[in-house]
Amino acid sequence: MNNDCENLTISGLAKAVGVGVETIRYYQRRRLLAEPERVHGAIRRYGSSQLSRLRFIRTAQGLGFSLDEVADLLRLEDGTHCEQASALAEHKLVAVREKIAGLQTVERALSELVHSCHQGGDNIHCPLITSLQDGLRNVSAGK
Amino acid sequence: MNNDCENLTISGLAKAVGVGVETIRYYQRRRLLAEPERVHGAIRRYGSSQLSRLRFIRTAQGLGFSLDEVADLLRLEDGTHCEQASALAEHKLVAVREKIAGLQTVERALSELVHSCHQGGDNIHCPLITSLQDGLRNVSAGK
DNA sequence: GTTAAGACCGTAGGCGGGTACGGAATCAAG
DNA sequence: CTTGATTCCGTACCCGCCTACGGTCTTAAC
Repeated sequence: MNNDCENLTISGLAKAVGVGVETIRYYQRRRLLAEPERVHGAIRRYGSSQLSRLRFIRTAQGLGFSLDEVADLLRLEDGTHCEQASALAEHKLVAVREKIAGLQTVERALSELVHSCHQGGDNIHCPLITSLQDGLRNVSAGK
Repeated sequence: MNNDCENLTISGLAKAVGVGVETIRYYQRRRLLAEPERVHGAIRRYGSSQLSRLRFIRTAQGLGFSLDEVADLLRLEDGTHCEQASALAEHKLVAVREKIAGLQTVERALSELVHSCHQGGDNIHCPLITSLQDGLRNVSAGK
């Protein structure tokens, strides 16, 4: 097996970026990644451009972009559309901040509940259970 | 249609808690909610105990518990197992805090990127796109 | 030349939490 | 007694992101 980064097999590429082979094939099916020509014979070889594209995908995912959004970003890959790219990032930033704010509300509610359980006192009526039964303001299920 | 809260139809119950009818049926299938006896005829009626149980489920979900975890909590519904209940909540609190920390890392990275895009300067090579290509430390995709 | 690992490919399954469909039964109102 | 709204029930499907399976082809090593 050749590990020259200009001539990787699919599993070499997978290892280089830390993803599964099936994941790469999945990205190809979603057209995030091109399927390279088969050079001589029937096995595809991947070069550094595929490598950096795959890294691009993974980094963007790590920043919270969905694969559809990653596809949008990839269309701006030449770096000449900074406006559009940063607009996408700003939207994502807003979404991330909203998610954080929601989780912080949950965090406060949960830590108060845990705290009141540890207050002891009424151990026949667990305050946590009671609160769940009565419903907490600010906290109800929602996507 | 009867809206007496001791004698609700499924859609009355759904409206009272703000969920869909199908959601209630789904919870019944998952055994989070009992299917009440059919009183006279073939249509089930729901009382205040079902109502509070449903609220319990939704509040717990809002606190980040999965439906399996909600099932665990429901087993402690009599309030006499405060230790176990608060242990579940503590685990969830840890998980929520970890999620917040992860999102804060993302938030920082994203806001730096947006900021550097707005710095102007090199508008031929968008800093955001460049960073995605080169990969950010601390940020890679992962569940 | 043989063999075993790996690539290729299409399709199916799995998670979590629902949502939708469709036919039959039942109920409330007029 | 008819009509139209609900209910009941089983089953199938949705989302995003993979992961697995199974059969065939290619390739590298011996």
